[in-house]
Amino acid sequence: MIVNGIDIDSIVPENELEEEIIEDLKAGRSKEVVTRCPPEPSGYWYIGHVKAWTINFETAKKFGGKTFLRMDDSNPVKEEGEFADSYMADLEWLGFKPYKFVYASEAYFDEIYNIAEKMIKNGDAYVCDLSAEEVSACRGTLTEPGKESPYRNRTPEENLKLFREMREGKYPDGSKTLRAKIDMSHPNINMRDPIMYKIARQSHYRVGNKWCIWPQYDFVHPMEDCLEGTTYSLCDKGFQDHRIVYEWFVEHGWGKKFAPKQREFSRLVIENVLTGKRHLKKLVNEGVVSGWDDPRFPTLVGVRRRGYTAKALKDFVKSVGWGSVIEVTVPYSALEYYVRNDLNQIATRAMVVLDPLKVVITNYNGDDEEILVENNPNCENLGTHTSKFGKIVYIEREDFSLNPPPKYNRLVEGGVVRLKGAYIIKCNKVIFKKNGEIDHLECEYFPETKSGNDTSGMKCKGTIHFVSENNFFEVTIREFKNLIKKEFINPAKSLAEGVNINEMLEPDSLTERKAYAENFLKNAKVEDKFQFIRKGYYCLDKDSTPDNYIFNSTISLKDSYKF
RNA sequence: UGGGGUGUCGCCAAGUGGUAAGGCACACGAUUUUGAUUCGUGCAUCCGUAGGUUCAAAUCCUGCCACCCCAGCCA
Repeated sequence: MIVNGIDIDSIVPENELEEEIIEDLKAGRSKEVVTRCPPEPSGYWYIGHVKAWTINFETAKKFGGKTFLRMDDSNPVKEEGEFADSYMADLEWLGFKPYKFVYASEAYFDEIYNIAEKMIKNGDAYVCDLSAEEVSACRGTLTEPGKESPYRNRTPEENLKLFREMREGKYPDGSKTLRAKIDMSHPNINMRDPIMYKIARQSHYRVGNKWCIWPQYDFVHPMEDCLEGTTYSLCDKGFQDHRIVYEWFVEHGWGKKFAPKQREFSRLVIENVLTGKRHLKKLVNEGVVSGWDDPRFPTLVGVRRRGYTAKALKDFVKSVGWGSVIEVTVPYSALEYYVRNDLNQIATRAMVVLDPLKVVITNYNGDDEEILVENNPNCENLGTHTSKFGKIVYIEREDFSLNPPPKYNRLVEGGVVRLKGAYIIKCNKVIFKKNGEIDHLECEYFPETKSGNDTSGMKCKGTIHFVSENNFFEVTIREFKNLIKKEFINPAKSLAEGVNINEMLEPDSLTERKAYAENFLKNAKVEDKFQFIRKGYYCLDKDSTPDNYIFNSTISLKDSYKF
């Protein structure tokens, strides 16, 4: 069976939803797969959003369907245009292309208002004069049924008149609501006559003062889905209890044979990561971080600046799967695996010495010579770049030891080591400063050991990276630790338990240092990704200037050597 | 004491009556001019628990236990 060019029979379902979609398609219950990405434009996206968007976009794509990007902007007090604008860029970065971009407030509110009138006429909705407190008091509790509103049995005519007057602005904010007439004693609290419209005079970022009544989520969301032709409304399991309401509104508000289905996936939580607009905003305002795109933040703009890739994020969320519980918590290392995995494929290798130790090659004379460094050993067609070797080079201080621990296969007194891409050298003498520190090393090199055509037969255990005195420039390196101390695995929970956020913050989550980078890196552009050989992955930060290249440490390489 | 969910290795997670996939993490080995990558090997006699049905159960039935979510005119 072919749907939109996709052979449905060849699709291997990867979760229950996909099995259901195949059944629906085959049974003709839906003609294609339409999903939607419905952010409320009220804050930055986190890694968790990637899961929601990946599921919505990729499920549709798998079946040849389409996905709408719809601003779920029915609450004028929380929403701002700048967020809506940023989402297009975020989505593009993630590699998702919406079929269409709409603001629900502009595209659907008129029609949704008409649906409300229709429901009133059908006796499915009524205008209620109870105050917010009274509504709450009448809702009952988890174990006790609610009480019916005294306004519940107004006639459709009266309700319609009142509702129109609400829209015209005859009543003050909060004085009336439109409510669905469902069942005040329903065991599911969400079914106890949910609010459909509230009155609030508040300018909206898109529709200004066009409305003084605003539709509420339980009503507006399913109606938007219907109007858009959504076939599967995929949301997180926090909405599981609302499915029954969703279905009620689809039946009573839309009523057609076609019915979108709400299905829910687990929320994704990462250990040790703080989310929550309120908390992060505090850190921004107090200057704990540099902004919403601080590389330590779990926002999309943050991790992007840190050097994480869209592919890594998507592979990660896919590895976690659909989920069966409300919230799935995975260790940070699970994410890091995918970050390293992708970066390993795409990052250009370069040599950078973070903590330089000077080495004089006593038997080398003359000009520097060029050496070749592979851009990526896993991918030969990424080629090589030129670096240099000469009389004076710098190696990593920790790559030399006066008292080497067991199995230390770097440079020691009288020992040999290979300089990556160049020659094997032997340390003959250690020169000390007056204060006892090592000033520099005197080494000899073996001309016949040149990388690529080593004819010496010499063996050495280790290879270390280096830069030549005539081929480096000083750069700034920013290194990050998790913002939250390790012991706070679930920061949100700790916060809820009353732990002060300042107690949870890692004191030195950002450190800056200088490093010697090979000149090749002068070509770097903002966001370019590199692997500094034997150290880790880095990317050029947007704060860089021609005089000061700043590299963010994305993540270190794995290191199985234990001292 | 209501409703909605969930219980399979430290963390995710397949499994839908035929004798416990896979990934992360971890541990060893091999290869390696990155102690990276790659590649091997190991890692649940057992599926919350107690019974029952069956030749056969993580999968079916019954009871029990545990954990999560829900009482915004937020989404």
